[in-house]
Amino acid sequence: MGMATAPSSRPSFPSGSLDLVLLSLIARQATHGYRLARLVEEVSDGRLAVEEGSLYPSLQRLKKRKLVEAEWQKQENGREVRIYSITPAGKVALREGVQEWTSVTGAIAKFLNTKLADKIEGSNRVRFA
Amino acid sequence: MGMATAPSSRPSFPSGSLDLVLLSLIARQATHGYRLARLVEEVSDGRLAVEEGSLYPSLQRLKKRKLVEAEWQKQENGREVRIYSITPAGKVALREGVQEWTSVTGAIAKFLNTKLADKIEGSNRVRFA
DNA sequence: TCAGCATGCCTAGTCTAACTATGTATGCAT
DNA sequence: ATGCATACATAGTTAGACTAGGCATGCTGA
Repeated sequence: MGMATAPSSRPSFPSGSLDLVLLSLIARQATHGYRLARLVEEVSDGRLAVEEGSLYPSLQRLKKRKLVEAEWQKQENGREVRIYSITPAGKVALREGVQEWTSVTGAIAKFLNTKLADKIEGSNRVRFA
Repeated sequence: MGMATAPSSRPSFPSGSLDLVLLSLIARQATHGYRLARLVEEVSDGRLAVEEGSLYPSLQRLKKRKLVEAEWQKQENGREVRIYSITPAGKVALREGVQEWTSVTGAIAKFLNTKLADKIEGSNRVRFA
């Protein structure tokens, strides 16, 4: 992310958020990896993209933690795909994960919000609105 | 961060956000590293904490990128501390960094928000409100 | 007095997550 | 049949947040 580092094309996921995003998509609908990648781009209006080298390892982590189950299924086109579905433990983890993510990013936003009281006067105490 | 991983005491910074948070604090008031660490805890009401092993490397990165300047100064207590202040380039990077961070976390929030339309019906198209 | 603690800075090494690059295979359209 | 989108996977790189130390100083209380 490194702040105006951006020589790379598109912004990436802050560390830790990818598992959560994928889990949330799977929670809405069981689906396969490749489609998850395209959903990420669609839903984010192209603001986010998952590389396959991030996608599949992430799905493996979720599976290893038993937050999702994977099952080979034959599609209508006759193609074999790996369908991921959320487990009960996954639903719990998702709820908790969203909670924590929201809390942390909320706290961070507090630092970054310059909306008001940007200027601080002579006091040696930094003030926040 | 890894979602309910949390055996460690307190939540940490999503990768990439620390530089931005520190830069935003320095932008409000030039100050030294140790105090930045305590400000982080104060301002976040204890929800965030920076370890010193993250803090000083982060400040070095900011310095290397010329987003901050460092200067040894003697405090009233007679103690020598390293005061960091933001540069013009730092202000630009801060603005852009906040912009990007907001965009990315906003996009992610779109995935995590289950506020409404959590249930998706039979369609093979995932819907988002 | 001097022991301990908070202050203050720093680095070496570990861990992990997101990445790049690559390899494989199949269905479909031209 | 040639290429392209689909679909899955792994090996290796990179980078950032961490753990675990080391060092030095000022103040406070027993």
